[in-house]
Amino acid sequence: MIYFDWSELARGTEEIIPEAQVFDQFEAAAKGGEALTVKAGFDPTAPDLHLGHTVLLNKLRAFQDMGHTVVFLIGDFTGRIGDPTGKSATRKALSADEVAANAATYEAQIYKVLDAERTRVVFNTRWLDALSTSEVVRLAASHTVARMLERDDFDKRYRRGQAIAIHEFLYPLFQGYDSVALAADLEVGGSDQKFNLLVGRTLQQAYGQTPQGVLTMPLLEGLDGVEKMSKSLGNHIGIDEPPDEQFGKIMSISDTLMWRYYDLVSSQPVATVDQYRREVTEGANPRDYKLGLAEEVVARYHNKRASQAARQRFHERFAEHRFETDMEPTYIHVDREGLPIAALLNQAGLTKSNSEGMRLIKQGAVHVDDHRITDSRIVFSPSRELLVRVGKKRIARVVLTAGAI
RNA sequence: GGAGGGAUAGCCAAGCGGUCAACGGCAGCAGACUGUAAAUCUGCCGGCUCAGCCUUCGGGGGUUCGAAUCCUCCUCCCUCCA
Repeated sequence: MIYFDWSELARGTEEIIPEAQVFDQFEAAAKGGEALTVKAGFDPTAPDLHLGHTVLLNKLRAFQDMGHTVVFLIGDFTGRIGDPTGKSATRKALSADEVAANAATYEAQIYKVLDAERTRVVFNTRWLDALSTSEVVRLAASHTVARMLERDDFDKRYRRGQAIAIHEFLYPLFQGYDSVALAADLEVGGSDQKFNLLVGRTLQQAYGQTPQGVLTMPLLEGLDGVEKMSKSLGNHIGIDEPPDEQFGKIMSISDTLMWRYYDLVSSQPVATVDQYRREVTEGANPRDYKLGLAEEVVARYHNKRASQAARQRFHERFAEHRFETDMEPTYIHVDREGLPIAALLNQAGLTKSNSEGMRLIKQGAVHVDDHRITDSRIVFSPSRELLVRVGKKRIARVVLTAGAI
């Protein structure tokens, strides 16, 4: 059963190109009862999915719910080139085994969002490896350098006098060819992919197909609220992370960023989110809505029970300032001279260097058994277990021993 | 083949002989406050036996009382001309 829901289809999108065509296409599909092919490409590396990826996955899921088929393309060929969008240069080719392993990891994760019944996973080496040189030339002939330079990042780099390697021009062409090989009706991607997706249209036309529709989603900002979410920047929330981590990280995003997350990662209906927005504008505490969002995310990637427990622990920790203290103690050997506090912190793994410890002591961040340490020269001798804390998040149990370890 | 530009702490980016452990922005950390790990304000943000000392500005060598700053060689990156 295929149905058509334009508001859900268009929800949160950056652009739909060309809007009228896509509208007609999906409306007609619903009438004719014929499922359309929705394509989205993914990198063969980085199999750790995070909330940023789910923006796209959520959209794909929406199409599945409407009855269409999603082609989950793993770009094992294009991955060797490396999309020039970032700074990445040519990547080294992954072995077939590595690709298979990464793909397995994908499959283990994507079905937390996608419907396995309506998902087809494909690899683009299948047709790109088979492409003859003359076919590559034909592809290359389909676009001019000027056209390539329309792409924003190419244009910028060119103007700034930064290098652009020839093979980087091939990337969009190959990605576009994927759409030809799949006879895609619609391609969904991040807004940074716009140019590549449009190349797909042009190529399909050149190969006598109906050009695919293009739908772009905004890039989700990471925890810092500035850079886009990515594992390498360390500002991500992984869907496999433990409940407490996920919960805490969502609570740490700014009030402003929260709305972005509501739009792009929450599955609350648009009307509900608008309602929340109004309530906050009228004076409701944004914290409560952030708690709700955190709970939704944890429930989705773990379960309801875990999300409630995470919420409870969050409350204990930050509202009541009770700390999680049931970790394994660290044993540290102390010799005759005793152990200076800064060294203690360092060896307990709470600080990166003694200097950092010294600074934190000066800032009043260090507590031992709930007493603030103000004297950086204090020295510890062997003792029973101590509870050592730096700031609100770093905490350790420490046992100072006299004998050899 | 020729000409030129560049390499600075997690990132971006100043500095062009001393006052530089190195302006500024972002990210990070801490304290205060609070409505949360939000917002705001303040401090920190190489290392150490920490009010003092030590090692840093692509790498080596040199000039100088003194260099991130000048010279030289090397490595890497980029642009332009052919």
